[in-house]
Amino acid sequence: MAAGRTVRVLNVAEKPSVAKAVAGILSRNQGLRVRNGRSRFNRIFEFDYSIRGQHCHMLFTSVTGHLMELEFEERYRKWHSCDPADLYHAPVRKFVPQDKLDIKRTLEEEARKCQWLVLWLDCDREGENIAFEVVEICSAANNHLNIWRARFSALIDREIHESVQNLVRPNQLFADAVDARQEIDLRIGASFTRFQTMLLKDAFVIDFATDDRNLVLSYGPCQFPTLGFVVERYWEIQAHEPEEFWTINCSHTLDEGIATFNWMRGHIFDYTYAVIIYEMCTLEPTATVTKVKNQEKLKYPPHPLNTIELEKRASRYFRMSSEHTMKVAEELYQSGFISYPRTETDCFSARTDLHAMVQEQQGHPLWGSYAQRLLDPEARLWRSPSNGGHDDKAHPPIHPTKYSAGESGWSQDHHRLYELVVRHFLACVSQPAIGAETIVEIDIAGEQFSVSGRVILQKNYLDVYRFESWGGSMIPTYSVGQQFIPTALTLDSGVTRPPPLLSEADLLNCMDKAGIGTDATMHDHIKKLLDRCYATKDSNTRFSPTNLGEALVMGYDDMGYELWKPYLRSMMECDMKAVSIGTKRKAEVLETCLQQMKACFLDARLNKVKLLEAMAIFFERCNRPGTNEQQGAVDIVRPCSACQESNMVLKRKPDGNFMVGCLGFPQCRNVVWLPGSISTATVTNHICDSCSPGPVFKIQFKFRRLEIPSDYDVDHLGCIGGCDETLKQLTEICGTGSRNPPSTSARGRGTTASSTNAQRVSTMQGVCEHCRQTGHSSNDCPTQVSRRQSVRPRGRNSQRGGSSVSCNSCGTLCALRTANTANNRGRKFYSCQECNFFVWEDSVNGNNTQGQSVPHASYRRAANSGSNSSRRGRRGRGGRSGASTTNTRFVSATGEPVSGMSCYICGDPSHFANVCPDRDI
DNA sequence: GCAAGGTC
Repeated sequence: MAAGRTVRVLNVAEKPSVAKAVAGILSRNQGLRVRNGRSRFNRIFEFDYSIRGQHCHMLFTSVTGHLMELEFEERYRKWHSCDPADLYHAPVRKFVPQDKLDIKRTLEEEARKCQWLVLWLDCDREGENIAFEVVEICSAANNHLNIWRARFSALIDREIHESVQNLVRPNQLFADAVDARQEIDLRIGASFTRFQTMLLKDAFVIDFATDDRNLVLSYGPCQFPTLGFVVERYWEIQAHEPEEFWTINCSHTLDEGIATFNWMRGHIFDYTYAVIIYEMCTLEPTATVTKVKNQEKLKYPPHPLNTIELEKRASRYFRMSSEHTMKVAEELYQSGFISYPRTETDCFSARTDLHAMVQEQQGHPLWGSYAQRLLDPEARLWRSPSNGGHDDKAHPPIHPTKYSAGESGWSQDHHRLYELVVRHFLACVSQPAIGAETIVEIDIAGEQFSVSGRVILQKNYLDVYRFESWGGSMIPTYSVGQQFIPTALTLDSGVTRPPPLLSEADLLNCMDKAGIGTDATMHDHIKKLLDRCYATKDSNTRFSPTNLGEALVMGYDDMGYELWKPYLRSMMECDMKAVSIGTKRKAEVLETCLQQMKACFLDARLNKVKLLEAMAIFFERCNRPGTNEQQGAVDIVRPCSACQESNMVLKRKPDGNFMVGCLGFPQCRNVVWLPGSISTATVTNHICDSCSPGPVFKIQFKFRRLEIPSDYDVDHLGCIGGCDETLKQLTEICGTGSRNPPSTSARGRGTTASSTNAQRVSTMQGVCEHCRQTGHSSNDCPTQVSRRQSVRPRGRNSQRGGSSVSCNSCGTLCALRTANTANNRGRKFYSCQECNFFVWEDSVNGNNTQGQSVPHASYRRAANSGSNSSRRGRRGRGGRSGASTTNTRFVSATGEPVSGMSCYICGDPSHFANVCPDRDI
């Protein structure tokens, strides 16, 4: 760069705000002139500057993101113009869309008058690609341009001045990587979207589509994995079977407070094992303090705010959608109140003047006094912000750029978001909260329990960051070696629960971890799921798939393709990285990826029946005989007795089997699976006079002769309401047409779902699998020890004995088992899995004849009696007189009733939580 | 009518 005459330099930034900021910095606002370009958004700044001794006249303008779009050549644009498979090799072209033509003309006009072009696009791959778009336009207008790239990591004076004095050449590899990504996205997206839309749109009655012609069933490498996260969680919930567990809780009440100790074994799923340990504890209930640990705990403020955190926190704190958050943030940015809202960066540059930003906020009525304290050295509240480890090298973390106590045009959400940005920023430069934590461990009969208590000593950043709290409670003071008798020692039951539906913050988290989308596009992908009717969001910001979303994912899953998983995007991301660092060429990545995806597309098309089958589970076909209305009228079998909202209808599944399912599916999963030997089934007008709730319309069945025993008729007018013995027997003999479980994935199917389905068959009972009798289900078989054995896991440490006793409370037969624990190995006991009865065999006075009455209820009375009795040490037998109270588990051989036991759900001491009527499984 | 990525 030799000095000489003045060089005219065309500088182009990615957005108008950067053009203005950089022009301001370079010109030091001296001699800065502004004029309009052809685009009213992208003005042109002019000033003089010297680059390495070369006197320059600088023209500084901008684009607005990408200048060009990628599209198929005209002949392939119409949906029916070609086979979608052709889109993997159809010619594509880059062009400047209509709304960007003004910017293009400005660039052309200015480029003709300049000698140099300096590219100030964002320093990421997309920015580099946009840089080459600008180069293409400008070079076409002036092919003598000397082309340079400015590399900068923040809009800070020194960075910018250094950058312009150290110009480099643009990086073609970065731009190539984006070219590859664009082409792959377009070809995959367009081909699959056209394929599945044209296949399914007219084949099914997709009833929520208001205008059928506009229905597009889109596929995209970001939107589908996003949908996949939603569906996968939904399936996980559907597949969850509650499992009962047991835990021992210990509490100790003193004047100075209550300590609730947790059993350090946590949850035990083996009932017998838990009971044996509990028995040991109640026999030797003295607690000995084994450890007291006092320590200081710090709760650190969050990292500086980036886009994803802003979206997640606005969703958590205000239930704002990510899309709305970005809209409001954009408006706050445009009006100058916050910094650029699309940033990955969560660390401040060392050169940022953080104090000046805090000073701006000193006058605010809510957080102004906190800002003043922050700036006061004596308050010792200031702390350098932490580094979250992300830096996009283009934008700082989101922070306030202008003080405001609220503007007249602001909505409530503008106020909320501005407050979040300011409070978050003030929190970042604050000391962590300090707490004193105490952990106490005790030993009862060899079992360890622990409790922790916490008091906050200094709130520090929590004073300003009102969105976070730090829970904790005071506990009494203990010392090592101290002994006490617990106020309550209870054996409590609970059930495992499925995880919740994904919240918007969860979904953003999943996408972030899997690399789906960018900080600027994640909210768009989420919105797309809603717009395409693939998912819904409830008032609690939790997402459920719609029937359509679930069917699409199910269809591809059945094909064996993981197109709904994030792996495809991850693979593409790896390839892009390889292109950008030069280890792979763009052409090579394009060829390999598109070849694979085309093979996948062709295979998916061959297996389209899987998509059709999945859709048929949820939607009526369009091309069936008769009109939808007529068909729907004759299909109704009965009102659903489970949800009491929808009707149950007769359906034939794609595999030919029949079922009667609730139209409220998937909210209501009530279903009656019918024998697999049915060839035809037609709902009649005959109403069953014994089944309720009615009317229950009888179904005319025709069975396949060779698939049923010879003494049954092939024609049968049957009822699915529960009264039809013939149907029950044929169901048992022939099996049902319930869905076969796949070998992979938790989809509410598999072995889990088979039993789930069994539980859902509520309207018709088959033949008992234990005694082969009708009239009761296998779950209710009187020959079985407990009705609930199928739900509750069998004890690993016990085995069934040969004899049993029954109680005078619930009448359940209780199996004789053998304990296998260290202290009681080989000892026999009876346990009832229905009402918590437990008794050692040797305390039943040697009489273990089946049918003997054992008083379950005596435990309950013992539990109610003498709440202080356990503290008084062992004494004479208490509890119920007359009956052999020694047989009960809580009035043990010493006769000591244990106090404080009650249901942890409703507090009633007459039962345990596992049989609580209020229990919500 | 299709993707995802910029940006206003």
